Amino acid sequence: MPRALHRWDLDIAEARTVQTRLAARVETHDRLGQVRAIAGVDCGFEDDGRLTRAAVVVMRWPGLDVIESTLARVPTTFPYIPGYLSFREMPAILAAFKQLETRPDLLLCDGQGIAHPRRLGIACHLGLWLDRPAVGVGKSRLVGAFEPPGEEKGSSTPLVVHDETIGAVLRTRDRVRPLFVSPGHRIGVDSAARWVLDCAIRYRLPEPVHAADRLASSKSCGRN
DNA sequence: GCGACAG
DNA sequence: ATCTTGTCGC
Repeated sequence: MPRALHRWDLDIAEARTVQTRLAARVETHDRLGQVRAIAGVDCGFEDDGRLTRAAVVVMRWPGLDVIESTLARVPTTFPYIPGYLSFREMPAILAAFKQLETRPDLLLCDGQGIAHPRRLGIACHLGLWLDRPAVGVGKSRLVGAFEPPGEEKGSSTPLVVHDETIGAVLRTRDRVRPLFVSPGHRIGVDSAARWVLDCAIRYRLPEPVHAADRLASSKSCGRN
């Protein structure tokens, strides 16, 4: 990646420019190898948001048993602004990945992929940075129009923007609010939704993300 | 100018 | 995201 894109102390205008430049590099078609390790990524906060906690939990596929997990606590340097989430959470997430020994074959990130105003949600940003296939798993909508999917687990409807399908609104549990799945990098909409559904066993969120979610939000429980 | 708005 | 108990439903 270009040197200019390796900084995180940017203002909104600069961040916007970075997003537009990086969005051109996002691959929206399947380009995955054999998937043996899936990483779930999520962040939590402490001290009223002044500290960001990023968690990565890697699970084996198939089986979804935990292989490894890391947790990083980093000072927060960017405010939460819809559309600029990656600039707030990526520093901590990258710190968590540096502690990781495993090389995940697929990343499931809490947040959007290309279902973003400039097609660069956090899953795209992370997927590009680590050069890994990545999927955005959002718990709510940022952009796009959709029709509510059926009430049963597995049903989904397309998430559309300007006549183009950018993701899927997927029900991962019967009668529970659907997830907003979109490609992050090196994967298409259908495969992205497929992987999320295949990893959704016990909760609304796919196992790897659920585990990362719990690790990132648990206060003073466990050493790191 | 008025809403919408990932975590 | 986070502050927080009980409570309704499968």
